[in-house]
Amino acid sequence: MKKKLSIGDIAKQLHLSTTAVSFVLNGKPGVSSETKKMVLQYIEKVGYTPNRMAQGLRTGKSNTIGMMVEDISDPFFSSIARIIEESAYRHGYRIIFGSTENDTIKTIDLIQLFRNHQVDGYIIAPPPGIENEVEKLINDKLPVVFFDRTLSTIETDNILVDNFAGSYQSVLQLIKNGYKNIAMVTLSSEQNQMKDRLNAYRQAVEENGMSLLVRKITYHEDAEKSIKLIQSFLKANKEIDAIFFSTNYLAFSGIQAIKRMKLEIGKEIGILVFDDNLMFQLISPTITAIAQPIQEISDRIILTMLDRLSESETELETKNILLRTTLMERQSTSKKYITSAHFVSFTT
Amino acid sequence: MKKKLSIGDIAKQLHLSTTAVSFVLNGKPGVSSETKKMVLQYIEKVGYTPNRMAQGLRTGKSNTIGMMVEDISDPFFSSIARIIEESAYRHGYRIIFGSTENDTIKTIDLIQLFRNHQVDGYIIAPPPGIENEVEKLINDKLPVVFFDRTLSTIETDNILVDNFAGSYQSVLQLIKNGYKNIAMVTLSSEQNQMKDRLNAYRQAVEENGMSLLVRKITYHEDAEKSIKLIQSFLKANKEIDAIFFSTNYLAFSGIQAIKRMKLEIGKEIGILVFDDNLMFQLISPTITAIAQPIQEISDRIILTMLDRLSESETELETKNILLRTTLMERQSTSKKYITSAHFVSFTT
DNA sequence: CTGAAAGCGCTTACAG
DNA sequence: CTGAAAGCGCTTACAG
Repeated sequence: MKKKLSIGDIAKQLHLSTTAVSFVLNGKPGVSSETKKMVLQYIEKVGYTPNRMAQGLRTGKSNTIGMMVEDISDPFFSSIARIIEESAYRHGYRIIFGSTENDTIKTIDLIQLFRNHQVDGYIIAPPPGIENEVEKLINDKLPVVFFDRTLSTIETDNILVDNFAGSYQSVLQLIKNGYKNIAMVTLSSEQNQMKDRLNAYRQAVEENGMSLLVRKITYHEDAEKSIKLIQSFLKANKEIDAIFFSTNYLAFSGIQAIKRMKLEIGKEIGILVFDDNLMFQLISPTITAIAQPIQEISDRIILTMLDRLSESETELETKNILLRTTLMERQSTSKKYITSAHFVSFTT
Repeated sequence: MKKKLSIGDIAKQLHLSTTAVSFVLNGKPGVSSETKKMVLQYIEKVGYTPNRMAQGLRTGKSNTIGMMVEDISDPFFSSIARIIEESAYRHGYRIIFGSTENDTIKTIDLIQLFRNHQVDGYIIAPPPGIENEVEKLINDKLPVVFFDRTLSTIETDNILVDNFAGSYQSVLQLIKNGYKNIAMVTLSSEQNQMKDRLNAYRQAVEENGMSLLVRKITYHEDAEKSIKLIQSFLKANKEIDAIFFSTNYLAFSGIQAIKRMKLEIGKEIGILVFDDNLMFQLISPTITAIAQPIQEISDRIILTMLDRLSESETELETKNILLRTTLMERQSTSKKYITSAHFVSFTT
C-alpha cells in the first residue's frame, strides 16, 4: 500500500527543490528543459497526481463547479446535468450537484455548503428568494450562471429558452387546428418561465376572442392528487376541447385523468405540452410538445461558465441568451385525426 | 464584501487561542462552558463556517462521497442519485457524480479524479475491468459500495437486486399466461446483472421445453438502429409471441419496432421488461415490468456507506444485500386481453 | 482548562 | 535557472 507522494517527495528523489517540481507541474517558465523532462518522466512513472485539497487551500480554487437544479431526477435536468458533467470533466472540472426542490431555504443552505467547499462557479436553476445569497456570490467575484429561469433583480449570465414565443406560437397552432376552448393547466408558481408560458397562452387565446380557463396546481402535489384535480376541472368545464400543460409531469397526470374519463385524445380533447419527453412519441396517441434544445442549453451553460472561470480581470458584460423552442406536432393536437382506436394504438 | 473569517480571526476577536475555538467547533472536551457559549454565540452572529479545504488537507477527509453510475440521465440511476444526494446532504456529506458510460478507461479516470479530491467513499455501479483500481481503494481503507451490479473478484459491500429470481418468476408468469415462443432481447454485455437475467430466461424457457430465441444488441447503439434490429429479428422469427426485454430503453425501441410492424401488443405479442418506468403505465396498452425497489436500494446504499464512514477500526464483514423485485403485471402480457383498439387506447 | 506550535501539500514571491 | 521559506486555514499532540 504505497503512500501518496507529495511534491516534496518527488523533489527529494530527484534532488530538486519543490519549486522546480511545482513549476514543471504548472507549466511555468524558469526550469531547464532537462529538469523538466526528468520531472515529467518521473511523475509519469510513479503516477503522481497533486492533492487538490492542498491546491485548493493555497489557491482558493477547487476546480469544482456547483450545479443546483430543482430535481436531479427530472429528465430535463438530468439530461442537462449529464452533458455538463461530461464537458466539465473534459475541461478539468468536477461537478457537485444539489437538488433545490424549489425550496428557498434548502437552496441557501446548498450555496453555503458549496461555498465552504470553495466551489469555483455556480450553475443554478434558481428558486425564488435566493437573491441576497446570489448577490453575495457575485460580489465576491464568483461566477453565477442561471438557466431555465432567472431572477429579475440579479445581473448575471442567463441561458434561457423563449418560453413566451414558443408557447404563443404553439397555442396559435392549436387554434388553427380547430380547437375552440383551450384550457391551461399549470403550476401555481411565480417563476418567470411559468409566468411567460401562462401569459403567452393568455395572449394567444384573448387575441382570438376565446375565453381563458386556467387551473393552477401546487408544486409537489402527488400524482394521484393532480389527476383528481384535473378530472374535476374537466368535469366542471365540459366545454374544454384542448389543454395546454405547462410542464411534462403535469401532462402525465393530465393524460391519466383523460384516460380515466375515457375521452379521446386528439379528437375530443387536444393536448399540448411544454417540454418534450421521449415518452410522448410512444404513448398512443402521440403527444404534441414544445421541445427545448437540451444540447444547446447545456453547451451554452458550460461555455459561459468556462469563459467566466478563465477570465483574467476583464469583466465581460453579462450574457443573456434566449434559445428557441421547437413545436413537435403529433397526434394529440390534430382535430382531423380520426381514431379507429385500433389504428391509433398500433401505428406511429 | 466581508472577507471570510478564519478560526484565527475569531480567536483574536474573543481573546482566545485557536485551539479553544477549534475545540468548541468540534465539540471536544476541555473548554469551559462560558468560553463555549461565547464562541458559539459569536460564530452564530458572524455566520462563520469552516473552510472545508483546510479541514480536508489536515484530516484527509473531505466529507464528500463520489458516486459513479452508467449514465446520470437514466431514470433508474437519477432516481437513486436524487435520494442519495438528499440523504447524504442531511448527514453532512456532499456527492460528486460521474457518468462512467460503462467505459473502463473513463471510470478509472474518474476514480483517480475523485481520489485527488480526497473523496471519502465510493458508490459505484461498476463497469467491467476496474478491479485493480478498486482493489487499491480498498487497500487504502476507502469504503466502496457497489450497487446494481458487482465485480465477482472484489470483496466489498454489494447492494443488489435479485435479477435471477425476478426474471425467472416473471418469465414463468408469461408462460402461464399462454405464451409459447418467448424471445429475449438483451445487451451484449458480460455484466453479471445482465447474465443473471439471461440465465433466468434460459432456465424458465428450457424447463418448459420451449426453445431459446435471443437477440443481443450492443450497448450505445442508437435508438433507430436498435429499432431496425428488433424489427428484423421479429421478421426472421415469425413464431415469436412474446419478448422479454432486459432493460427499459431496449423495450422502448422494441415497442417502437412492434408498433411499426402493426403487431398488437398483448395479444399478438407479449411484452415483459426488466426495470419499471412511469411510462409503462401510460403507454397503451400498458406494459408489464419487473420493478426494482428504488427507495430501498438507495436507503441501503447510503446507510451502508455511512456505517463504513463512521466505523472506527472495527472491520465489519462486507455486506451482500439482495433485494426483491416486484412483477407489475399490466396489459402487455395478458393473452386473454382483447383489443378493441378504442378500449385499449383510452382506459387504464 | 488553555496556549504556542507543528504540519497537512501545495504555490509563489523573494533572494541568489 | 534554482532554492529556502512563508503561508493558505485547519487540527491536534504537547506543555503548562
